[in-house]
Amino acid sequence: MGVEGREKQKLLEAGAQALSGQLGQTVQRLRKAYNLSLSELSQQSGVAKSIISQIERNETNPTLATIWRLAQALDVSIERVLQTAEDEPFLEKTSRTDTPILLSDDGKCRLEIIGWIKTVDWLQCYELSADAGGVLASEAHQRGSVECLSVRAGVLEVEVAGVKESVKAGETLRYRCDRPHIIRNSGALPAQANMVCILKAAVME
Amino acid sequence: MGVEGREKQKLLEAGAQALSGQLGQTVQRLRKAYNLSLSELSQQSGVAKSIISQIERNETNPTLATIWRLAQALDVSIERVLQTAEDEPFLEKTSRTDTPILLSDDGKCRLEIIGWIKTVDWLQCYELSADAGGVLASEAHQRGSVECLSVRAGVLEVEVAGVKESVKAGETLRYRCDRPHIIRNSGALPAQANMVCILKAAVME
DNA sequence: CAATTTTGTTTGTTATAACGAACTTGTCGC
DNA sequence: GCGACAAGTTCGTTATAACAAACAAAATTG
Repeated sequence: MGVEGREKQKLLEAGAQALSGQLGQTVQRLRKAYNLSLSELSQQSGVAKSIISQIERNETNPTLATIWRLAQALDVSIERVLQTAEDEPFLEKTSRTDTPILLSDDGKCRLEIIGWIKTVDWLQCYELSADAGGVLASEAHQRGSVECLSVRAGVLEVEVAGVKESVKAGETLRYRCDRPHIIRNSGALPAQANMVCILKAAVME
Repeated sequence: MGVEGREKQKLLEAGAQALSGQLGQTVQRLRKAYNLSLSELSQQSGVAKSIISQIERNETNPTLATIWRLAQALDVSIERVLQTAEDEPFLEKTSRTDTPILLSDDGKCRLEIIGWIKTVDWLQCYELSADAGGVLASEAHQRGSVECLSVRAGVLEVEVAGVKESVKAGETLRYRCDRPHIIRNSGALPAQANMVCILKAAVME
């Protein structure tokens, strides 16, 4: 291994070290958010508290099983426990003019994005308005994603993988949206619905 | 540790085992997709080929650094290399009569529970209708929880920890709901809103 | 304030992850 | 078929992850 190889080795070590540092911070933040002591988290996860302490201080390179156990005990997916962190404001208001709008290709369906930017990677919320004849076709979302459509007015038809279902006002339909899916207003009247897209595979747990 | 504890231990072990099995399959699939031998991937990742072989056969519980190195060499994010396999498609419909309704103490606010029972521990969705003068007072939810209120009609006032904010139609307010909070319709007209309560402390990330 | 309890860190031991070398199996060319 | 080489697996050794217990510091209680 020459100079280049040693350089690469250092990068590999530094990258892994940074990731395990991030993991430690996340574990500690979540633990404190749940108001758990090391002992309590240890009991819930089956990981020794001395190891949790080491992880939080980035003094160890944990195994996959250990990470998984902690993620389970902290009620987050393993992807989430490995992700980066941020803080949030106390009250956050989005005005009408700041609310992003999406239109379907045929211009007959309107989506107001009411979901929170902070959770957009795993939770997306919309208000859907569909004129008669409107069609909203979507590509597959993340693997394992599930969409919830609660109709408030009119009738909407949902088609996923060739399976169709009609949803009337007052009804809610849930379906896998990790493949192409289509929402149609094939009724004579406009339709209104709330749509929540839960993107994470963790939802299947 | 009693029977229950041993049961949990088995689940923890099985869960971690399943995940490392999945990892092994993904590593092998990607390696072959790139037409790499174990030796070549070993050189690129700095992980011994015998270890890569073990991982692919799910015969070891790899450390985070090892997983990270492999993910780097295979040009995928660590989340991707840990992703779970696909499950069966489904459509699940909840009718109007099956949609649970909650009323506020004063009887002037009505909550339809449109959220999915499966995610109720960390994600709750409601349709809120509030008559003029209606008050919906709630106790604190889980630490770190955030509520999103998107008003569709009328005006609602939200009070959290003494801080008040008015939300008009077309606006969305987000606030910490891990302390007592009150939603009031102090206007002259009925109000309508969609309410999403994200219970997980993970939202803090 | 002192005593007790809780919380996080340190320490010594055990189990195992990761390593490199040797071995086995599979493939290819002659 | 044989020899050479590539690819994957096994094996013995080393380093370290994970454990439980002991310890120190911080927090709580009366």
